[in-house]
Amino acid sequence: MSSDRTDLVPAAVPAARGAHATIHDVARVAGVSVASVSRVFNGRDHVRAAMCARVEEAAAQLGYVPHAGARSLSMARTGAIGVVLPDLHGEFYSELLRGMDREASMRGLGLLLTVLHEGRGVDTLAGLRGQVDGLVVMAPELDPAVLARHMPRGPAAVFLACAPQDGSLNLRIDNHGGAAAAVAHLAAGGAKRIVHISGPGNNFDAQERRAGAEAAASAAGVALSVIEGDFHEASGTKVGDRVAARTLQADAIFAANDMMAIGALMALKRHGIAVPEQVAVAGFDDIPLARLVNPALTSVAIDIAAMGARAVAHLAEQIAAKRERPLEGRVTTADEVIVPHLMVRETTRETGRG
Amino acid sequence: MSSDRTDLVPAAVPAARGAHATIHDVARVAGVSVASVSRVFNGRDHVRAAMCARVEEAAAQLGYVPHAGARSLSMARTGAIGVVLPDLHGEFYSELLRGMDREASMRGLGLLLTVLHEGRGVDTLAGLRGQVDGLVVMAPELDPAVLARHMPRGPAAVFLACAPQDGSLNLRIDNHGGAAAAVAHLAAGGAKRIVHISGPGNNFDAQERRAGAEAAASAAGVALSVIEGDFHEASGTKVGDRVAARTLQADAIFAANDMMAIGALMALKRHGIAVPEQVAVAGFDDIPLARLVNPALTSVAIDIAAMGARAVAHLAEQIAAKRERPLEGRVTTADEVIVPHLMVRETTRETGRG
DNA sequence: GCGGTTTCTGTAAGCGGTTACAAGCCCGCG
DNA sequence: CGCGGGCTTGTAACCGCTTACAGAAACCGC
Repeated sequence: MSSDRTDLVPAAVPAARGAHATIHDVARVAGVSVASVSRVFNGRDHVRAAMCARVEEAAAQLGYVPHAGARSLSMARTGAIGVVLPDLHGEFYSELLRGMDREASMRGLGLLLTVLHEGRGVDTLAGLRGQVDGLVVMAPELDPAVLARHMPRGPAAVFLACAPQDGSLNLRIDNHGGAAAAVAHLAAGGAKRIVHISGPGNNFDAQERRAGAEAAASAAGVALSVIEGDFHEASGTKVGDRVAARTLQADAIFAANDMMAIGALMALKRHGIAVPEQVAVAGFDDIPLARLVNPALTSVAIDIAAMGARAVAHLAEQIAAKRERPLEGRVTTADEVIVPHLMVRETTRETGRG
Repeated sequence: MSSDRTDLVPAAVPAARGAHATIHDVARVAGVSVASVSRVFNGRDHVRAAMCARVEEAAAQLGYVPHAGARSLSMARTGAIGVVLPDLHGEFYSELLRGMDREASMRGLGLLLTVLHEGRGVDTLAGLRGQVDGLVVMAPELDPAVLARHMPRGPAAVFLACAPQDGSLNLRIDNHGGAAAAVAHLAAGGAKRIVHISGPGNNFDAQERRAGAEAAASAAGVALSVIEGDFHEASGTKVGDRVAARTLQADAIFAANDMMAIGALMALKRHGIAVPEQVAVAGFDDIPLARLVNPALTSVAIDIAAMGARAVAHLAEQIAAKRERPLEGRVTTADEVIVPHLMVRETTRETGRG
């Protein structure tokens, strides 16, 4: 439109306070085309210094900042990755997010958080299309088939600690091995009757941990009874109470996560049961809190933050690969297994009944 | 383009695996215009049932899901809010995010996380324009002027627990009152020489808490010395060590947050100092961990999750208001103050030196 | 059966950018 | 001085969706 050249005086129309200047405003004020403004801002192509300066001045004057949404639409790249988590309870997710953020911000990516509350939310997954470049999904309680059905087609995806998805990269925790190590350790310390507080039955990690615990117990020839918990402190408390009341015979408790272990630990202490002398306790995850409780909790340690970082790193690489050769479908890389290690602390030290 | 009507047979072009169908594909397959498809999907306007069915069938067949980015561009509404946090360390932010998510997901909003690492990141704030409808900003260590300069103009904003910004809604914690209550409580318990482990000097909350502590100490006529910490456990440990070594005379420690208090507590215990008999300890925030350490930590409790939820709620309302009357600039509502309450636990109980 | 409504539906102009393509400029060289 | 070619720059066509507007169709009573 060279029609309204009435404004040799730029007439800067920075729009009423509140609205933002667009690339067109900048172009008009600088007296150049929008393409040039775009070029200046994307720093590529050959732009003459003089124009560069003019544009930058105009932009500064108008307080122009590119509109991320518009840019992502035309570039087919949002610069954000979606993080899908089952819940936000406890330190585990705090650590996980911290690791993800570390990696993402290093790569200039944003994190769009989506929480799957109690089954709700799966259907919002598909709606992420066009809002993120990729997805890190952690949904240990979701049926893999249901999950697959709801995944948006476009974005790349990495699955974290849940039932493996075909054709995608899965980052798994060696739950079986970790749990087995913990139970073997308890048995070596003299435990004869171990109670395992498992996670919810529909939780993938919980299933694997339980299986690992059972395998190790039978290998060591010790008794193992399982009580299903929900990963929250309260279910640990309940078991601790029962053990203290002798309603449940046990000289060791292995919980499928730390919060339940801590619940049990606190309950035992409240009832005057000596830990680890009378009952040993071990957990899983090694959240920062584990070493702060008293006595400090033995736990199967996974570097949660590192795991989050890896997931993001893998995803970022997958996104980049896809960008280079968009033809091929999802890049199927070998799954990666995170190997935990047993962190022995006071709740299992010197059980002294061997 | 009615040029390529070669396809009376729909010829469905769902695009190669990986790419997503667009609204045009659906329109073509259903034999209607894109406007109609859009109407069907947005459920408004008058659409005849027959067409509705045709469109839905076509969409299902193609696995069509609207492109969130494109939609947000044309509607000038992203459905996401940006959450700007100083760091992701510890349980505080985990709780905060949990509360924010609760409120946001209830309102159908996504959370785009942005962390301001060590000063870096402020400049990315403006880039959020067009990616979010509003911002919840928590930046207690940032100069308010710097912050104001970097805020994107478009989105609404709520400031959380940081130096108040003019013309925006600020959600503040009564740091002064909370700290004063803690110190008064320590004094009432018999403390004569209190050490306050403050937060970083450039942190707004830290400054207020320190001032509150000092005011209460002088009101109660007890000595208060301040040692600057960094909100991490280690700075508490250091102070605990010094107190235990009598390098620092104190019969009570008040830390500006719980992690430092816990650090001090652990250090004291390690050195065999009886808490609270020899030295009482109190913290601030009342993170979930506070009641789990041994002895359980007295703390100035703020309902962190609720605070996050309120911030999001306020922001959502502001966004809605803005949408109704876009003319007026930022809606300036009265600031809201969150009043903490003292949660007395074992680390200050029965000091017995009154 | 017809004008006047009312109810659908399609066309096309955005939203705010990017970018292929072509036109314009400037330069040196023959 | 004219011309070819390399830099710059502008034009306009997208990206995928919404929506104002106008045209088409259906419905009404007479």
